[in-house]
Amino acid sequence: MEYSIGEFSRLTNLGIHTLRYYEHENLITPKRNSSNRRCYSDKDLAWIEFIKRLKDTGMPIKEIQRYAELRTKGDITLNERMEMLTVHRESLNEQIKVLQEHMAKLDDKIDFYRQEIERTLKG
Amino acid sequence: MEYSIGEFSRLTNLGIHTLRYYEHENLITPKRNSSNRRCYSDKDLAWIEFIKRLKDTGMPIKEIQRYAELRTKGDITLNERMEMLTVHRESLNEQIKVLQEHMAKLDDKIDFYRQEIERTLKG
DNA sequence: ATACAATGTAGAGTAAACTCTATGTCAAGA
DNA sequence: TCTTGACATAGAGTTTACTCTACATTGTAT
Repeated sequence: MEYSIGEFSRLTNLGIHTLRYYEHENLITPKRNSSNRRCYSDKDLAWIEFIKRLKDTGMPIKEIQRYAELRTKGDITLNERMEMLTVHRESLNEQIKVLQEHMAKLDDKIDFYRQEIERTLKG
Repeated sequence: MEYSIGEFSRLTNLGIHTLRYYEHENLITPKRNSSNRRCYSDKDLAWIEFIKRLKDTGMPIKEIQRYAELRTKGDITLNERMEMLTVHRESLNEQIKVLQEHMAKLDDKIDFYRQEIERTLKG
């Protein structure tokens, strides 16, 4: 299947402007038809979903750019790409750990509030 | 203990400019000495650590501002503050869940790379 | 044939959260 | 007394990641 930018925007939940911006930043390079309109493929769809995943886990555009660049170079960059993902995996692991710690502290705080509120009701 | 802005900056790992910015945004209001210099207290320290926690868990400055505003109003706002924290707790829980899903997918991808690399080495 | 909706490019504008600059004050040491 | 160095304010500048505007083309329905 091929999709116009409008269709692709709906499929990916990314605005048309954002898609063009991503292309400008060389994250994705859809084919063009005879009238210069963008033709996104299912491969583009899978790729953009992966881009979203990297973004949602805190990878900056610049780094995704680097990954995309490697991707266009084909199999010779497999090692380097895996290395990037492995490093990113570690950061993600750390992020989760930190958030869990924050969660524990937040729970403490909420408990404290619960007690305070009870106290002020009684007092 | 009381701290100058320079000392407080070192203690909190926040830049002097950032501390002044936070004050400008009414997140924190340190006392001033006779020469108008800021005097941060240990209470300010605990408070700024909590601000950092809220920030690190994705709460925008605007919302922290709101929380800070309630805090200055004292005990009558305890309920409202606890409500904010409870809502935020939910968002944090969701964040962790999403990151864990991303982690699983990322692991799949890394596994795939491992296989691909092995394949290209053999072929 | 014509209207109009979707698409194209280039470049300006926005929002959040800092970060830095210019300029001035003030206390303490040489 | 003079000179630093830390601090003060006001306001400009930066970065990231969009988001929007202006204006030109193109494809499709009437």
